[in-house]
Amino acid sequence: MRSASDLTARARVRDAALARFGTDGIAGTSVRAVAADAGVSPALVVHHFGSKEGLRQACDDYVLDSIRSGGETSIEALGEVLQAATPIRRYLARALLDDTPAARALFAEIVDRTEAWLAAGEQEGWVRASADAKARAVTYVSWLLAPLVLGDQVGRLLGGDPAETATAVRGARAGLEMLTHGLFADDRWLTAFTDIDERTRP
Amino acid sequence: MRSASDLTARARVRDAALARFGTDGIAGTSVRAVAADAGVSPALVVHHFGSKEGLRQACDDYVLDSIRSGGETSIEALGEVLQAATPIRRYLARALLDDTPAARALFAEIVDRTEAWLAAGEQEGWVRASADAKARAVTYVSWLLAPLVLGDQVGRLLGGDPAETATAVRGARAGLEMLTHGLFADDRWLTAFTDIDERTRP
DNA sequence: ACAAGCGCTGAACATCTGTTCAATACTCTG
DNA sequence: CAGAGTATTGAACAGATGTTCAGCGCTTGT
Repeated sequence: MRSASDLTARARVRDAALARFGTDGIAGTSVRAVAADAGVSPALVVHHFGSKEGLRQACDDYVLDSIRSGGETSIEALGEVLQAATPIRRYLARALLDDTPAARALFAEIVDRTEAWLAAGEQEGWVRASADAKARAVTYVSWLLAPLVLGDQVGRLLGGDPAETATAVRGARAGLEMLTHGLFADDRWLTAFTDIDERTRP
Repeated sequence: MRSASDLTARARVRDAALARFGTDGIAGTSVRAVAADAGVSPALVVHHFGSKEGLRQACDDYVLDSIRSGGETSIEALGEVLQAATPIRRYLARALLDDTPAARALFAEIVDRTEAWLAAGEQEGWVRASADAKARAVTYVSWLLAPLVLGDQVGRLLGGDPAETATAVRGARAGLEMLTHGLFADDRWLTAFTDIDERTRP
């Protein structure tokens, strides 16, 4: 872990903004608060990032880079990376809700990667066939992101800091259990919904 | 559907606040904007709700009532109810992120109901056994809520308004497919995570 | 009919917001 | 060492924000 005082003022401001934006939301965070957290004047924030909007974009870019630089990590590992980097996770959740361009791009990108990953697994035989591959990929990604977005709620009920590895793993394991053996032992819900689906989407 | 002009000013303000809070976030919404949407003066908002915080609490209460009054609906139906009531859904997502007391209570309540529901299903034989019932319930609920919270993103990629029934059903069906037949055809991921879990939680 | 009370408003308030600007300290390059 | 350029600041401004308050019109119980 790098110590805060080692960073340039610019980086300190960006980190402070990331944390504040994630905790209080973007609209709920004032430039002055970010500046105070970083130990600089409000004017410096504007000097470096042009405006509050510019600061938000810098956060977007930083988060995108942080996640993309994970690069070759598997989708599952990506979950762990996010879990470890709590401020980034919080910020990402806000950005996803605020429908930031970066968040939009990121979500689409993850879905694409996932769809390809699942398709490969399907050919290799360790992923089951699906009636609607796209919908499955989207749903799977939203499930993957859910504990991150709802981290506070999930963590509280699982009795631990959601950033703590143990808690995260516990949730992930429960999820994998459902994804491997299934949750429901028979088709009652699935057939019901398949009927509805075919009726509303002919 | 009730028409807006039939409602009392108080109700109109509450509805406007619900919509605005959900779309722009609570911090990002001004009392003046809510008042304008409701066609009243800012002073009236304060007159009825005391303060902006009071208005937010009124929204919390309203959402809680709306969902609870669903009462005997199954958990799955609850998803549809939420999907139909878009403003409430959006507001709920924000509240969940902002960690509102009401949202906190609601999440815990849904998890409790779900855990009981799954336990019953387990005894009746249509739900599989789990190694960690609590974690499974929490994860399942977070999955159920995920498309609601990430509705914008999911909806865009599934090519339709996420509030539209067809889109929602399509996602739900894909989810049920995974929950019934499973996603993974073998144990490779599950055993890997079970190992990690046992190592980090001895 | 009349007072009481409620719904509702416009104008005003102090405060906080994002942003600007001139000026100072600092750090390199020549 | 001189000077250019960058980092940084305090003070200031215009606008937005949450909230207050005296007063208006309207219903309603007596």
